[in-house]
Amino acid sequence: MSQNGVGIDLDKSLGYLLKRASSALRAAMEEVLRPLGMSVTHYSCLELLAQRPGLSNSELARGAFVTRQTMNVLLQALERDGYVTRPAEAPVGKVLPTRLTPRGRRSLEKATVAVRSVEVRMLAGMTETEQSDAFRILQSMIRSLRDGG
Amino acid sequence: MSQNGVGIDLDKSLGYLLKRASSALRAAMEEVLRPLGMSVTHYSCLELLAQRPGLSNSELARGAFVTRQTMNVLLQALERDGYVTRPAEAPVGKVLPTRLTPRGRRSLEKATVAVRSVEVRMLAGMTETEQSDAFRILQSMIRSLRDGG
DNA sequence: TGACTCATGTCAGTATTCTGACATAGATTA
DNA sequence: TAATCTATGTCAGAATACTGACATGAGTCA
Repeated sequence: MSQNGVGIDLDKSLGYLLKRASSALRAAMEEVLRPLGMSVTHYSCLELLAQRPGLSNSELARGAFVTRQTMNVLLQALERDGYVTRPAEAPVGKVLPTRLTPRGRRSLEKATVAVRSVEVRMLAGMTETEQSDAFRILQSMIRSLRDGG
Repeated sequence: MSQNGVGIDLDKSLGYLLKRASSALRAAMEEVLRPLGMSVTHYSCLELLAQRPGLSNSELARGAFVTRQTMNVLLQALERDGYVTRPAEAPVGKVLPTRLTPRGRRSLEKATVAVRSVEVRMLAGMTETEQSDAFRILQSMIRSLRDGG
C-alpha cells in the first residue's frame, strides 16, 4: 500500500526523515525557550552575536535562516528593549555592526542552558563515531544541494 | 573567536547543521516546485495522499508538519480546484477521508519527478553505507527528542 | 572618470502559518 | 448509564515571515 511504483516512498526517503528530525528539534527548542519568552529565531540571533560580535543584519539573517527584512524587524525590537546595540551611523558602507549588551548576554545565558539540554538529549544514545558520521554526512548533503543548484 | 567558553559553538553543533541541511533541502525543493506553481506543503499533501489514500485532514497536517488549521485551508483550495475530493458527510465520526482525483494525480506526477531529482542530487556522493547510516542516525535523533520530551 | 553590478538597510504591503475557540463524535471510565 | 476525556473539522483573528521596492555605498571594469 505504501509503494505503488509512482511517487516517493516517504517512509524510505532520507529527505523526509531529515525534515522530521529538523521539525522535532525545532519543537523541542520552542518548548524549552517558551518559558523564557524567546523564539528560536530570537535565540539564534543572540547566539550568533555572542560568537561573532559585530555581525550585520544581513549576516544574522543568513545565519538564522530568515530574510534580512525579518531579521531587521527583530533587531529593531531587540535594540529598543536593550538587548543589542547598533551604531547610529555605519562605520563603513551601509553595514551596521551589531553587538550584545550586558543585558543581552544575561538573557542568552539562560537560553543557552536550555538549548544545550535539548542538544544533549538529541545526542543521547549516539556514539562518538555516530556523531562524527552524522556531521560528515550532513555536510555532504548540504554541499551536494548547494553545488548542484 | 568562535568559542569563548560560553554559549554553543554553532560550527560544531549537530543541531545547527541539521537545520542547515533541512533549510538547504527545502530551498532546493521550493526552487523546482515553483515553476509548477506548487509549494512544499502543497506537494507534501498530494504525495501523502498518493501513498495513503483516505488520510484525514489532521493526519495530513501531522504528515506535512503544519497545524490542522493550515492543512484545512489548503485542502479547501485543493478541493475547490478539483485536485482532491472529500465526502460531504463523515462516514464515521467527524473524520473526512480525502482522496486524489485524476487531476490531482496528474499534477503530482510532474512534482514527484522534480522532487526526486532533488533527492537524487542530495544523495550524490554518498555511499550505500552512508545512506543507511544517515537513516539510522536520524531516526535515533528523532526518538531521543520525542521520548525525552 | 563614469557606467555597471552587487550588497546592504529599511519601509510598506501581502501571504502564510499559527493560536484561540467552538461544536461534535468516539473512547474511556466511574 | 452518565460523565469525562480525547480527537476532529472548522471559523476567526493574531502573529510571523515573506515579496516588492527604493535609496545608498562599495567594488568592478571599460
